[in-house]
Amino acid sequence: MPNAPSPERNHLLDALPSEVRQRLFPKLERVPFPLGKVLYEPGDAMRYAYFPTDSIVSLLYVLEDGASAEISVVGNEGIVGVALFMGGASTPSRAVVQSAGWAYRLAGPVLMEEFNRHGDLLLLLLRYTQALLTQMAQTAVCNRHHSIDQQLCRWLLLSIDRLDGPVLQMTQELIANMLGVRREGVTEAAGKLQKQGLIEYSRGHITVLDRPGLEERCCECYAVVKHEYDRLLHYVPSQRSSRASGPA
Amino acid sequence: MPNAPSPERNHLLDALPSEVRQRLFPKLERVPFPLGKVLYEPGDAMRYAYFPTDSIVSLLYVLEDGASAEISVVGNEGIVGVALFMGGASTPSRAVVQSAGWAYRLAGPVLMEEFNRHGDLLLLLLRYTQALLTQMAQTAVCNRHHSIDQQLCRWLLLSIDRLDGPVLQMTQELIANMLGVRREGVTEAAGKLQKQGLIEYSRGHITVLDRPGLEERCCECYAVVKHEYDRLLHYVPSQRSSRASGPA
DNA sequence: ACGCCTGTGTTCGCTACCACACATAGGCCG
DNA sequence: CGGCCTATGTGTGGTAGCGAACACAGGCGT
Repeated sequence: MPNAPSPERNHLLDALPSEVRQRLFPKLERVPFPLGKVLYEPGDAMRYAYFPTDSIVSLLYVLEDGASAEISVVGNEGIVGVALFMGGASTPSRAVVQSAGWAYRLAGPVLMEEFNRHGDLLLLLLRYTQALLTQMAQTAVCNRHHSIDQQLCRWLLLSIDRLDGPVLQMTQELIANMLGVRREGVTEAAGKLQKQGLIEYSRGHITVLDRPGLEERCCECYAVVKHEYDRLLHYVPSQRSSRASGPA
Repeated sequence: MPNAPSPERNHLLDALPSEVRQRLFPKLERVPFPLGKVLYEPGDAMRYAYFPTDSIVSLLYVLEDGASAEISVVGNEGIVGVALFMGGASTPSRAVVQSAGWAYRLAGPVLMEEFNRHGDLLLLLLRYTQALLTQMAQTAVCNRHHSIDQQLCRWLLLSIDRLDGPVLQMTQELIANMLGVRREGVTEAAGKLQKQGLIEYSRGHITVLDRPGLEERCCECYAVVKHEYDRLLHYVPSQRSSRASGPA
């Protein structure tokens, strides 16, 4: 990501013209996101939208029998709660904090008020939602055709893209839940990657040592998603105060 | 679907207030959708949006190695080309006619003109897009966890929901492409269903004989998607006070 | 220091699905 | 009517991932 890492920033908010940002800023609350926190359950009417800064949120679908799969992942590039402005107010999936950190919280009605001005925020959020669509689509294809090894690479890359450093606090068990596979499968895949010196892990901490190496071992799905995010939301880092140039 | 079957109707268009519909109607072109027609390729800038009436369109993702998987399916309940108004103009997937028929075509700029009025069309299309999101998410989960048998049931149900009758013109080979599995797998699954009297098929024609039976054998994914479509786009058949109903 | 819980490594048999190969059968067209 | 193409049926072996069981090891609390 060509953006300067900063634990207090969210790219969507950053991409707004300063006029809009200044209108929203007083309404934003900075809230902690502890690991495992559930932001909403299937069918819950959303009351807030969340803009993660240094945290990661998984949109997770849990089947009747308890099996689960990650539908998409949201970090400092996005917003949790698109159903608010898409008009549905809820979704059949669950949003859960996958990597602890912080986020900005915005009350639903406040978001809608700005959204209903039909200005830059609307355009930005719709483009973001299209990127989210792409991520979901690619997840579906990846689930169908690619090995656990490849999916693990994709997952690691998507995750560290949304963090400041190459370190994840994450057990293999949790990764297995996200990928919708067995923990043992993740152990095996992760073992291979470690043996090859691409990553290093121990008891809930994973460090990516060789990012290009991961990309090589990965299926095309990661690159497709990344390109689409870049295309739709090309991060112009903090061009604040210079008005509506850029993606708006 | 509580809507009267009609080969000339599209539910999205029907759901618009007559004022909007009358504005759009002169701009709509009725176009044929022959089986296999490609509406757009990955990365193509979309020039038209399409509202299928009695046809079905698959959003298909084709991997580098040629393997494919259906991401979602659009029939008379929806629109092909959401990227037009979402702001991306293109997607990484391909849209291909899966069941021959007809559709209404609307030039992109005309759609955008109405969309930019920020009225009923915008609200409707966003809600539809959220339903599409749900379908994609569910496809991802289904691909991860459910058997070919179950997925075939889901696929058949989603397809006949979008047609007037219980008959599909569709070979097992094509279904395999949609589901992203081998043709032989579909043969076996379809054979089971036929033995149980749920469907009947021969050389490219499939007839659903026992819809409730299919729903029973199906995974939960179908019901989740259907409920979400109903919730978001509850088809109030031409509620607009007996005006000129339908887009025609 | 001890025990305990959590996270990871490893094994076994099993099933669903795959890859490939080939057999049959319906229907269209000459 | 005969040939051919397309659609479907079947079989054989291989593999990825599953389910369950269990062994080990690091770190934490008391």
